[in-house]
Amino acid sequence: MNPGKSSQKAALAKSAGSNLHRKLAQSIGNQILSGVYAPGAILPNEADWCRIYGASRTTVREAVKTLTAKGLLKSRTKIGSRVEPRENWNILDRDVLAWHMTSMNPQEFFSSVQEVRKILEPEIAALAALNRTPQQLRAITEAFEHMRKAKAGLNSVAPDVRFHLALLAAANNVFLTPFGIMIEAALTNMFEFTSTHNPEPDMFIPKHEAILKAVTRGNAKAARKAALSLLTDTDHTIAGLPAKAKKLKKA
Amino acid sequence: MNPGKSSQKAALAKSAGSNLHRKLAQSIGNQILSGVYAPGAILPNEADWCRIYGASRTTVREAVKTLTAKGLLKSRTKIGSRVEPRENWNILDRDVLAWHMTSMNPQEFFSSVQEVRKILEPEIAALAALNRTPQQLRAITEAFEHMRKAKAGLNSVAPDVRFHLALLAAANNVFLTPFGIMIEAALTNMFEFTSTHNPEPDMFIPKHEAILKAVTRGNAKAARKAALSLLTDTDHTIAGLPAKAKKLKKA
DNA sequence: AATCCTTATTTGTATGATAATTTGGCCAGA
DNA sequence: TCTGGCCAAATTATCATACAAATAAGGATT
Repeated sequence: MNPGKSSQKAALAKSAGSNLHRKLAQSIGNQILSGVYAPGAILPNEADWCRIYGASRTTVREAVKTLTAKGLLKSRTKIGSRVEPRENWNILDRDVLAWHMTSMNPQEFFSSVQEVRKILEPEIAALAALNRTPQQLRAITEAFEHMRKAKAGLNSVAPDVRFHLALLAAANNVFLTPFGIMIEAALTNMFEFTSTHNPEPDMFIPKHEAILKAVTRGNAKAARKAALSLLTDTDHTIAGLPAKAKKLKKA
Repeated sequence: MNPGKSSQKAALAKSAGSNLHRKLAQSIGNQILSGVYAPGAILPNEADWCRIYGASRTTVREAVKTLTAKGLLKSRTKIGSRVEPRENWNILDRDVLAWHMTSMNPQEFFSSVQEVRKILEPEIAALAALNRTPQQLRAITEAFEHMRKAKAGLNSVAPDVRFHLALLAAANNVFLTPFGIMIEAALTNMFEFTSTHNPEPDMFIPKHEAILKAVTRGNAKAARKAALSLLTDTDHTIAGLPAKAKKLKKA
């Protein structure tokens, strides 16, 4: 291994996950998502990355293959690796979303997310009311009970996420499941804000309960309405945030 | 390279793309999506794959990294590679969707897709009406003109896809873009059916035109309505299909 | 000016060796 | 018998090196 490249390797140390190729993928992925390498740009070649990170070509190539599989890159002989256009990026991939969020304006993130949530989650709730299996209903119910017990605070985030994911699963449509990643990221990061600013954290419990009851009764219309109502409240909570944005943590 | 493994390697030859690691990824990916290896199952280890495909470990590992990056696998030392639960699969990844479709009932595919399209596309059209840039409007318009010129037939598929993707892009929300893959796959494969059975192929043109006009005028409500109307027609076309399912082609 | 050929660059594949991780069993001691 | 820790084996992780294949770019030839 080539010593004397401590600057780049120090940045690597922060990246979690013990695998070196994973760290490289994270580092390069972050650079792409943050715009250091724009779509269409040619990345440093494999030999360069080896020098930069002090890693073997095998490892570098595995990192590149990871990014290629996520739609960020495409490699061609004699050309090198070129950054793909944004519409090819698998933004609903857990890693890609995390990288995206580290270099994104939180305001913009929440507004985009809420826009999509308001489109999808009411319909997800409606579908869940119609298509849920008994087992899926039980999962939703359990998540809600945990939410209620935890009340507000850090402990309520995990059950909250579980509630929404269980609802999503109960919709029983494969093409909706990818949104779980986005919902999870949204709720987890929202806590960073709402926990301190939300004047009435417990008001969310009845809203969730309304969804649960509608889904239990199989009332799609009521489920849709309840889900939308919850999201509208969430909107207001977000709108009450201070303008200066904290830095988002990754999912 | 080890000769005498012609059976597995023959299956590989069919896979497009000149890269060997890509072919391996496709082959293994197809096996996972088709249920040969179910979620939770341990895959053959790297040495096994080497024997099976007659490839080097380097290549096998790159294929495995590709699948890991798409959420299909997770590797751990001493354990091997385990198939991840379905909710972690990046189903909106181009490759994963293609693998999924080769082993999926077309009826089920279209019904799932249409369910999601009816949720999203009206809202996408509405957002496009509100958020489109002049350039994006031009892209939509051009796609429509090409559709009109091509009339029905094979040539109309590409502009049709472009129209819907341009609309999607004009919605200007990153978290919606992943659906482009799904829409593209749906429209492309739908042609296999509608081209022969649709009694009035040209009736789709006015429907698309209605969307275009609404988006041009910036009328979100009208755009929403027109998009939904088009999708309802598509539903009817699909419903008129013969019950016996043809085999889907990959995206 | 156009065509072909050569060369250089970069990714793709193979091989073999060593490191790191962690399961599972073995063994010692309480 | 139970408990704890230690050892060994299996598997992925990383490295180093070499050669193959593809192809862009430039040069030679007509």
